[in-house]
Order: sequence, then C-alpha cells, then structure tokens
Amino acid sequence: MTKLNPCILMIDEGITQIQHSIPDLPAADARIARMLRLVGARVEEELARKLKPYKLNDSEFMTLNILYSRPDGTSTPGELCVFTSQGATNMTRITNALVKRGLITRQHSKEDRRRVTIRITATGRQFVQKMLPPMFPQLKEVFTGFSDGEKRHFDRLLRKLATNLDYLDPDD
Amino acid sequence: MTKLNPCILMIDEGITQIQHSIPDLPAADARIARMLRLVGARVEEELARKLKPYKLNDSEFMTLNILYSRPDGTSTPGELCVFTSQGATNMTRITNALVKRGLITRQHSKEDRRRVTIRITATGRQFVQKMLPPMFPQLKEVFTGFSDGEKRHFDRLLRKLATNLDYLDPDD
DNA sequence: ACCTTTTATTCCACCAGTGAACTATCCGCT
DNA sequence: AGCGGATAGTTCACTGGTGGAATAAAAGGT
Repeated sequence: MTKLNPCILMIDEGITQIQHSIPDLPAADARIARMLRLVGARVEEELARKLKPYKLNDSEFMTLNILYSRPDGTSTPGELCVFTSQGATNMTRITNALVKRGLITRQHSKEDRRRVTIRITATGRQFVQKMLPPMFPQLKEVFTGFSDGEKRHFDRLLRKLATNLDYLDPDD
Repeated sequence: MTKLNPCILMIDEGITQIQHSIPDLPAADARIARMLRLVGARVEEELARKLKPYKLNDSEFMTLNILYSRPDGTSTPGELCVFTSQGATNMTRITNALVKRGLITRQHSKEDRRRVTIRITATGRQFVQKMLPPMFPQLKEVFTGFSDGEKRHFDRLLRKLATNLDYLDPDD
C-alpha cells in the first residue's frame, strides 16, 4: 500500500550521507529546496499530461489563461513575457501558435505602433471554459488530506520563499 | 523596497478573476499548485546559475551527487534513471558527459554483464567537495526568516503533496 | 533632423529530452 | 542443452523549448 517514493528516499538518504563528509551543509534547507524542485516538476508533468489532449504546452496555457483572466482580455508580448517568465523570442512563438489556432488575435496598438495588442477571442474564451473544469477533480485530488489551515500555511510559506528568491543577490 | 513579484500578483489577480466566470474553481489549490511551479522553477534556475561555471547541468549535478552520497560510490544507469526521473536514453548521455570529464567511470558488472557499474572517481569526489560549499550561503539566504518550525512544516507539507502525487490515477 | 531607446520579430544555433530500433546478457522452462 | 522471453544499455534521428544577434519600426528627447 504505502510504497515509498524512491526519489524522496534518495533525497533523505543522500543528504544524510553528504552531511557526514561535509558537515556545514544546511541540511534542512537543501532538503526543502530539493523537494520543491521535485514536487514542482511533478506538478508540471501532471499539468502537461492534462494539456496534451488539447495540444497545448505549459507556456501556451499560461499565456492563454492570463489573457482570459484580464478584464479586457488583452495584453502585450512584453507584459506576457514578465508574467510567464519567458523570453521575447519564445513569446513570439507562443503567440504565433495561439493565433494560428484562432484563440487570440494580434494587432498593432493605435497609441503606440511599436506595441502589439494581444486579445483573446470568443473562441479562446470558450476554449478555456471548456478545458479548465476537467482539471478540477485531479487538482483537488492532489490536495486531499490538506486542511484549510494547512493550505493557508502552505500558501504563506511559498510566498515567503518567492519573496526571498526575488531578493537574492544577482551575482554570487 | 518591497517591489512585489509580478508573477505572484498575476497569480492572485488571475485566479480571482477566473473564479468570477468559473465559480467551482478550487482557488486555493490552484494557487498553491501554480506557486509551486513558479517557486520550483525559480529554485531550479538559481541552481543552474550556480552550476554554470562548472559547466554542469541540473541532471548531471544530481547524478553526480547521488553517486557521491552512496557509501560505495557506485550505482547503475537503471537506478540513476529512477532517482533522477530521467529516461534511459538521457542517462546514457549524462554519464557519457561525466565520464568524459573524468568524474565517473563506467565498467561492466562482473555478476551480471548486462549491467553497468557507474562509479564516482577520486576526482569526482573532490569536485563535489569543492563545488557544494559555495552554494551554502545562497541556499541559507533563500531560507532567511524561516524558523526551524516553519521549515519542518514546509518539509512535511511537501512530503504529503509528493505522496498524493504518487497516488494519482495514471489515467484521467 | 538626429540619435537613442523601446518593442517586437526573425534567424540561427544549441541543448536537453524522447521514442524506436538494436545489442548483449540473463533467466526460466521444456 | 537450447529456445523464448525478459532485462539492461546504447545508438540514432528527431522534437521542442531556449537564447543570442541582427533587424525593423516607432517613439522620445535634445
């Protein structure tokens, strides 16, 4: 029943062992950091699995969602780069793909003709409305056994970490 | 001083907005999942930055660390695939790279000649001992402001989530 | 008018990761 | 002993995401 995850076992085992030869290893921090990468990757993997039938990848999905969540349904490539942590080159490719599928439109801005206004289409909205709900059961399943308090706690810890990451010295 | 992370803002804003048009969205779960991906990616990114000077990537580093942490300093490609969540094809490439740099050796196993024994070299050990400590300051920095209790909590929550992820229905 | 900056795109090269086919070895069964 | 199937790794060809450099167009400052 309770077959243990070999990766987690390896993390625990490994860090304990390494500590023997390198005592000043911040073990707790290293363990959490390693698990964050592991869990983050697993979540991403599951998301990708759910997106596959729709022929969408992570970045495209994120981009589409951001547009969907905007009151006016628009953004610009530059903005989307910031929100999705993608490079400009990549964003061009992503929006190309979404335009080709009729989920968004691209048009030059009137005020500043350098800018491009990206707008989700009616089809795009319907698409999002269709594809999100089927994800909910699995999403809830991932958080079974988590009380509301635990979720709040989890949320808080992640935010705190995100903030610390933002204040890291860019060099060193 | 407190410039807020635009990604986090977008997550909060976005999920709140989406909830308006799709009320049964499990908002708390979605937020945590999204932040996990974000934070996981950021941590990975920082790790990559630290590894770059050594011309190592994430998977190579992980592989080398696993070997280092083994009492006998050995493993097999198959095992390493499980621990690193990598495909066999990829593992061949990874070990190729590490062999080329003299950090590990590859030799056929005596007992089972199908198997390959991968062993960290003395050079490999020294390499790990040199490269790990410089990461500690930054690692600790990421966790500044976290009490021991919070770390324990964080650790526990991540493990719980990892377990849930393992028990996900492979279909659906 | 001219130079600089901003915004976005195109082109190209690269690297990590994947699937399918293949080789070598082992193990169980008759 | 020998056949058949399972297991462990490797090779090859390919994809997909990523990043840099060069470019184009437009805005803004002096």
